[in-house]
Amino acid sequence: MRTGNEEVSRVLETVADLLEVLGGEEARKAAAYRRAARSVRALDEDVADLHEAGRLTEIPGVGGALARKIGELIESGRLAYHERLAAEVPPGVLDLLRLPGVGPRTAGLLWRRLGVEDLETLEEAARSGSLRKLPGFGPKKEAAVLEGLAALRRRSGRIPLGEARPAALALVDLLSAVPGVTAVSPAGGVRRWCETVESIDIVAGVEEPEGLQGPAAGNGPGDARSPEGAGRAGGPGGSVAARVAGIVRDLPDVTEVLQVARDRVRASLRSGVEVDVRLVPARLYAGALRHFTGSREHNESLQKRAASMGLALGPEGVLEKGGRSRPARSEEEVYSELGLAYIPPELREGRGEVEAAAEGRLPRLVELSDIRGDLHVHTDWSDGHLSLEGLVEAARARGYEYVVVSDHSRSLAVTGGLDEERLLAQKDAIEELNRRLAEEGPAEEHGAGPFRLLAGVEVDILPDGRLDLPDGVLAEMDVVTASVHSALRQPGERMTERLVGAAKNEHVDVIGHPTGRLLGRREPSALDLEGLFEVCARTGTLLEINASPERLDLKDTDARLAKDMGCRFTVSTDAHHARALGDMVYGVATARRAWLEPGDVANTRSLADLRRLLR
DNA sequence: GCCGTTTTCGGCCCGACTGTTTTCAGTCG
Repeated sequence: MRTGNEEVSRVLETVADLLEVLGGEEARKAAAYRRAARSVRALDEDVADLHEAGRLTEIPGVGGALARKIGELIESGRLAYHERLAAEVPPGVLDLLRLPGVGPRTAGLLWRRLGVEDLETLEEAARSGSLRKLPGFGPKKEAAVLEGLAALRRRSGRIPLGEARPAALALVDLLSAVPGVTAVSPAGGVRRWCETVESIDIVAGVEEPEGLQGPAAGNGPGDARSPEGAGRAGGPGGSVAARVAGIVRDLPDVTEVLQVARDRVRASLRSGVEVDVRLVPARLYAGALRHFTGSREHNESLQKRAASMGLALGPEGVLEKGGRSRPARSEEEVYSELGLAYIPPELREGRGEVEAAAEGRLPRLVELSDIRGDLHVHTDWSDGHLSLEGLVEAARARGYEYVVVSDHSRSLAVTGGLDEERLLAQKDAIEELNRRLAEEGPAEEHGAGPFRLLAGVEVDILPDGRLDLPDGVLAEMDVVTASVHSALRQPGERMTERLVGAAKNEHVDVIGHPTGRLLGRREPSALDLEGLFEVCARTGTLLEINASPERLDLKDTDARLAKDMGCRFTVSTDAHHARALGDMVYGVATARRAWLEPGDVANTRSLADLRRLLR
């Protein structure tokens, strides 16, 4: 497995953190490492390919020294410089950075002055009152630290889908190449596209060697509450598990690969997340996949329904009462035998989907192929890495009909946000590019007309509630998204006023990432969401489902509530480079978890229909 | 450690907010 861009980027970022925690002269270098880390993350090419071609120094912010270090990392998977720095700092000190308001400087100070080595010792220091004796600390910071620790504990043991899913897919790839493995899939939270998961679950079907086949029923299959009962690799007894253990013994390849794969996945993840690979005999695969995918609530609903029909439901499939039964050949079959329409994994949460399936009123969920354009993308006019031309190319490659350029506005200075003048200049550039595209003729993918770049903006909602650009300019734009990027911790009332004020502005089409949360890193702003939804439903202002796996904002349950209140949505990536356009899958999955249909999502529309909606 | 010249060192995306200060450091976006 090659060292990927993400991993290189993460090591460089960690080096930067360590340098700043250690302080002193070397800390100056940190900014250089961070810049390089960002560049590598934004690369569309594989950093390993660049290394092979000797082109690493073409990456902005990478000179000779960093090129050598990145090369070392790619070739050996390790970086001696990183290991040397890490050895100087207790490992728990870097965990302190996960607290809002604690940066590397503060972490270094806590460690050197108070001997704080990890989150636990920090909590002790906060509770004993020794924290506020530190320069720059007072009662408020102490309270913020304790609150941050509490928030961290609430989400401990869970990792964001954006980390879990790639790890799960890598594991699936490894396993599917093993002889004897007939089918393999993620299950559990990853398959349901939960925003965070506490374990990575994989189900793999394994060929049964001669002589081991036997009836599946009557063996006391595990129930939904204790999935371990059904043949978790290397797990405890039970006859299904025992049979699996027998198979595994005959297939040393599998156990070996499993061990390697599991270690690798664990190592690639920050926290000690569980990785459970369930090996099942091939003919039990479909039933097991169903069993290990649904939430406990979903599985319990199914079991209740089975019981009410005089049936039982186990990991193999639907069983006739007291009798044996053949294992399910597909998930569809299980649902059908229970008199239910097929329930897609994203809905298997125990939120009314079983009842809906029974009554034939499951939604026709929006799909990735319904999406005709991305309404929130950044370019190199602000902090994105794509040129306008590059954006067109990347969006066309995804089969889109249109894409909205929505760069930041002036107040977000660090992003090079656009003022009125530059925004209008960008609009001219977009129109010029559209003229050229029109001459080229219709985009082949759809034939409905030439690909169109739309002129938009992500205008900042300022701390006082005003928008960062005058109405006159906003009126000129095709699509205006209004978002909060500063003062995210204002009291709920003020935050709500800011967002409601923006939603009421006639030029604002979309409220971007409404709660401002960052999964695993930043809590959502205090906000009266229902109040906001009410206004959006009335004014027709769209709510964004930000597809970046760091955000997923709105989240599934909030979006479902908003839909029930009459709101409509956009699903957009907020991409800052070409690869991030691919995050759309996360946004669509979140929309599906919110029970959204194509009609609920503005960017499933043709350009003409979209324009009509926005008017 | 990078970069871009002022070619061999000195600056380093920028402004606001926060909690702490009594003039500012650190964090954040």
